[in-house]
Amino acid sequence: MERAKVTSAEVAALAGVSQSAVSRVFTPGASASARTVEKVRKAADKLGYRPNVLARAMVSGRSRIIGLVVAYLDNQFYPVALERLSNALQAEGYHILIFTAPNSTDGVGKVMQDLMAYQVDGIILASVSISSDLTARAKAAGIPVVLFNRGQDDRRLSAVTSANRQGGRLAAEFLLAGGHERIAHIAGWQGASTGRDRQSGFLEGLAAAGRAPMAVIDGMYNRDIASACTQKLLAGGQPPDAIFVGNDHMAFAVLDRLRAEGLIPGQDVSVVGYDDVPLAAWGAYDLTTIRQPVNRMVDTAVSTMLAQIEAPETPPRQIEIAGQLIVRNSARIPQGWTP
Amino acid sequence: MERAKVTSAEVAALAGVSQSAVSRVFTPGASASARTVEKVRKAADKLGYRPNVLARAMVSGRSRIIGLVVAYLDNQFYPVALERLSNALQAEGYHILIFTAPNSTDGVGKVMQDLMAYQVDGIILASVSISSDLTARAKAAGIPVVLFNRGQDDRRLSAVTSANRQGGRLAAEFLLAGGHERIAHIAGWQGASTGRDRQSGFLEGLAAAGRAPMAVIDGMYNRDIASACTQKLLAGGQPPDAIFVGNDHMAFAVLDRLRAEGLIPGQDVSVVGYDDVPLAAWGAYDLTTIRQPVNRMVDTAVSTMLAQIEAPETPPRQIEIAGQLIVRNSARIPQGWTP
DNA sequence: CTGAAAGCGCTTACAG
DNA sequence: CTGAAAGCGCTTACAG
Repeated sequence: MERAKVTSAEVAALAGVSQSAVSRVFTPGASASARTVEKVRKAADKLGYRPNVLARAMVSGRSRIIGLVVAYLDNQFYPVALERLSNALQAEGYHILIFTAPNSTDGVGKVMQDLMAYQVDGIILASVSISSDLTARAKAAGIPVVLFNRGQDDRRLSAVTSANRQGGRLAAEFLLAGGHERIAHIAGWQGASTGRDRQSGFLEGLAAAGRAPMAVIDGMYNRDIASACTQKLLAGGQPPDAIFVGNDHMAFAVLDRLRAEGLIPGQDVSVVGYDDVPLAAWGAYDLTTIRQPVNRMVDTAVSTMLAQIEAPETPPRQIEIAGQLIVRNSARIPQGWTP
Repeated sequence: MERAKVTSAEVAALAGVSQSAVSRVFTPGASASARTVEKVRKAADKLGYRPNVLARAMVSGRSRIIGLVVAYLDNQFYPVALERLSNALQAEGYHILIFTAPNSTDGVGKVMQDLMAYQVDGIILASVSISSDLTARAKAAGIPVVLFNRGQDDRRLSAVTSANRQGGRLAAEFLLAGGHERIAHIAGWQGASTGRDRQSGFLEGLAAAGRAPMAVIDGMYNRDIASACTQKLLAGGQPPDAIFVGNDHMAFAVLDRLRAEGLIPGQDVSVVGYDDVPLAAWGAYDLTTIRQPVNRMVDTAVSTMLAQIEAPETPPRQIEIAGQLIVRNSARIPQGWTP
């Protein structure tokens, strides 16, 4: 027989032990005799008892809840990361309380307040930046914060990104090797470190070969803007023969626009994206792109978070994980190219 | 000055009032004089105080947490729903604790246990079914459960779906009007009500015109399987001239496969999907599909959930929301077609 | 309107 | 190993 909201006291009564004994049986590492454990487990099973996580959190100071702030769920990179994140955290006995945030500083501030009110053990900010004011506040409350896919100068914060600068360079080198003459860049949002780093790496890569881009435009990580940018690039007398796009999400819009204009990607115009979301491998896009190793990024974010929860004095870490060029058919493949 | 984990007692001390007074100021509807409110607010702001949601939950019996179980985050329908769900719930002062679940009954059972341990106020199951055993348990614990995008015979459960049967019919009628002769169906997973209902509606639609499908195969809501099914259909001596696919997620794989075989969708073979995820409108796919009104489905799920939380005796509701055919170019458009 | 006190369901020293 | 008791931070009758 199961009843609503069974408490440890009820289990204790049924098992004929004290309430503390019940608690100990459900507390890993606490001492209880085999006999007690058996009696308690039996009674608990019978009543369908499970310790109240909230009550436990009150006294232990650990809620086993991680707050996740996420902004761009329409970019496939984030659902994929979210799924892995949730699984990894669940495996460690944590769960994710989710907050969808407007990317304004204000919005994030409000959300952080909420997060703290829920006594989360840690906060992961995916594709969201944070003011140093908020950083200080989280620090004061003793709540570790990890930035995911966003870097930050502030060394008090942990951050996990891929090597965006190097990735931008890889893109430049690949397009250069392909013999492209007029290379444009539809950049990721310049308000985000990823957008800036990919762009500067790309420009460095071109500069190293004594070259310059024919155009650089901020695509704001927005499909419509990216599409309009493409349109504009094509409208000029001298259209580009290659476009490096700040992320895959925009690159798909660029490919759609090129085709709508009668151009064949990889033949008339080369396109290289960034992320390697699952969609990039699908036949309709077949996008050459720089892969962000999302699984390793997630695992690193989780272990960084856990380390700081378990040992609060653990210093914050800024970790960069190398990316990789994935060659498909949206961009001309240089003769005899070997990765 | 802000300090870690400020409590109502500290605010009370600073404001020169009792702890209860502080609590009342933060409890909507509780009585406090303007003078008290002012003193308390001032002290609270100074200390950066926010009531501890967990402590509040302990005594009030409301955690303001909704558990969400979700399984297929790679199908764009779900991230889109999740985002809307989170926003809608946030607006009502609730937050989502997320659980990614294997779709096995076992997995869901484990997850439900966890969910209850967190004292969630309600559970939303997205694309996940549930045994009547678990239903009973949630009922006993007084936790409302709402099925999202999955129906169930069990009338003790609330469920929100689109009119899948009718949608299947719409697809049949459209393909029939297009004059297709050999119509195949790569069905949604037959273990799910959506898959079954879409299929039976589709078959009904054909039967109403005295027609039968050339083939019906279970695509399991899986891209690889859908792709293989397509392959198999084409291999026969008489390939289909139209395929109705159980959801968009599989339909994209079908389109990719058709093109890989040199066939032009909408010309050589018509393809109709189900869902109308954002991707369906993108140039590369341009998929004719049955739209599930995800926003209305989410809003309905939320209001159903809230109604049951606020008035536990509210009877469960099974709600079906009408879908709509969205005509694009992946399927031949009948002469003089008007929706 | 306001304060003192009980109690939500637990964990964790503290004695034994 | 085990039980009685304190206490986590709140809300909510209960008096005044």
